[in-house]
Amino acid sequence: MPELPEVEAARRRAERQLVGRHLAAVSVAPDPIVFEGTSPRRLVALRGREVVAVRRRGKHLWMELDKRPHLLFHFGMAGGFRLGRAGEPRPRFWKLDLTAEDNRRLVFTDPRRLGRVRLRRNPEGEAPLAGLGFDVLEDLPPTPKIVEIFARHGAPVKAVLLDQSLFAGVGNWIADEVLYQAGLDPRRPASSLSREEVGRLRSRLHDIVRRAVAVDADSARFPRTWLFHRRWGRKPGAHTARGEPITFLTVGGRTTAWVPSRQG
DNA sequence: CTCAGTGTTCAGTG
DNA sequence: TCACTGAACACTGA
Repeated sequence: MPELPEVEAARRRAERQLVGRHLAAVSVAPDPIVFEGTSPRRLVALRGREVVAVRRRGKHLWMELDKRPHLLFHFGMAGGFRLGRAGEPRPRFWKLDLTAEDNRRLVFTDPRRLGRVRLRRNPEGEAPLAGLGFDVLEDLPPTPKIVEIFARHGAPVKAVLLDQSLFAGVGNWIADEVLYQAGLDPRRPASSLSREEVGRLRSRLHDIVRRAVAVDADSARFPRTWLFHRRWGRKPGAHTARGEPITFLTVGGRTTAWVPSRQG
């Protein structure tokens, strides 16, 4: 479940679970893909560190420890944190198992292994965080700046929204939701949008991300009018809550839910 | 058995 | 070199 709101929800849960506590136990599943550029030995050596903060930028999240390096996570398509207590059975697909001194526990799981766990001395100054654009929750720029960005790109506006070096944190469902609510065709070249259209897009993006974060990414609490509830599964005959038919196509290499009657 | 999939990266194209 | 596209990655579940 990892677009910005889901990662932010995970950040908050991790913060409550671990900040201000020392890591009493660290277990590492053997996995040369998910653990990129590090080793079980270096990870196990995090035992004894205090978790000082849990931070996020775009879809990346990291635990700031009392001593470097810090511990960086990316959830890929299916990664996430499971919270629990020491002694409980390990969840399926576990990769990294952290237990605090007071027995609170956080386990990183990733069934598809597209997620990554890395160690970084200066997370924000190095790859992959250094290559990210502005965080769309914390640092969404004003409309003129976005107009300027779009002017440089002839790719479909949806593909540009998904570009993490520009709009860090936007994922497939957020991009579709924004374009649906702003009434814009996802295939339109970004550079073809008028200033007014960009203003609409910006305002919808701001609102959607804030609302999703406000309910801890619990989709059952997303507004009923959101396309989100209707976009999954590519079902023929799908329609919005207002009865508008949904069409599915591929834009920017991703499944795209599009409502022609509103996004012509 | 086949295929799609809330993400990222890299090779290939023009 | 740049902008862009599409396949690959790895695995589950429908």
